[in-house]
Amino acid sequence: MKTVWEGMSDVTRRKILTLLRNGSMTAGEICSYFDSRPATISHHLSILKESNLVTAEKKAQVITYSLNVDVLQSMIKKLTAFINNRNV
Amino acid sequence: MKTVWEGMSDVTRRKILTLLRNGSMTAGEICSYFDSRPATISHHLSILKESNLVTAEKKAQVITYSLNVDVLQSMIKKLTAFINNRNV
DNA sequence: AATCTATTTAGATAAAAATCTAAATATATT
DNA sequence: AATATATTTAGATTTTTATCTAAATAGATT
Repeated sequence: MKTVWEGMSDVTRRKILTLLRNGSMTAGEICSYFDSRPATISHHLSILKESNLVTAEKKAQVITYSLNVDVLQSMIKKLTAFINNRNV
Repeated sequence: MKTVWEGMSDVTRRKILTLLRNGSMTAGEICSYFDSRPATISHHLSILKESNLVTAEKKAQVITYSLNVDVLQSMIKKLTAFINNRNV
């Protein structure tokens, strides 16, 4: 497992999250938006998965990735709590 | 200049921000909470400064660092907007 | 069954980030 | 003026992360 901060720390990964904001996509579709090799994008997807920022669902040979809004929402909560000097 | 995500991506830097939440501190005071060398902490502080997560004020030979809450607040706004599919 | 397509895993290499040591700067004190 | 203190900068080294190539897996199609 990885922290959400690790997940967010790379530009490519942040771009992937932005893509997924408009709806789920297969690994292949996501790849088509980048110049990197499939293996590289797959690696980024696994980090996003480990930090719970996305979920993956396999159907036939295709794996569909979706944004996990819950984690972003709890991130907002934690940041808000942080600013208010409390712990959550 | 660095993104707030780069600033947040390292554990030591996140710990520094947590320390500063309870009030401003000098570089030396911050150092006392870590095992790393002063030069290392100084490097982290410069990244936090570049990502605007902290501000620095020099008085005599001492430099005092403070948390910049504004950036955290605008981070929350951006995340919220992101979830709601808008751009800020 | 052989082949194709989508995606991942393994392992190597390259690039970036963290850490260290040593030296520099700036101010305060003796 | 010399020395001590606080912090940073420069440069080298170590560690981590990103990327690549090649091969593996799994399901679909011919």
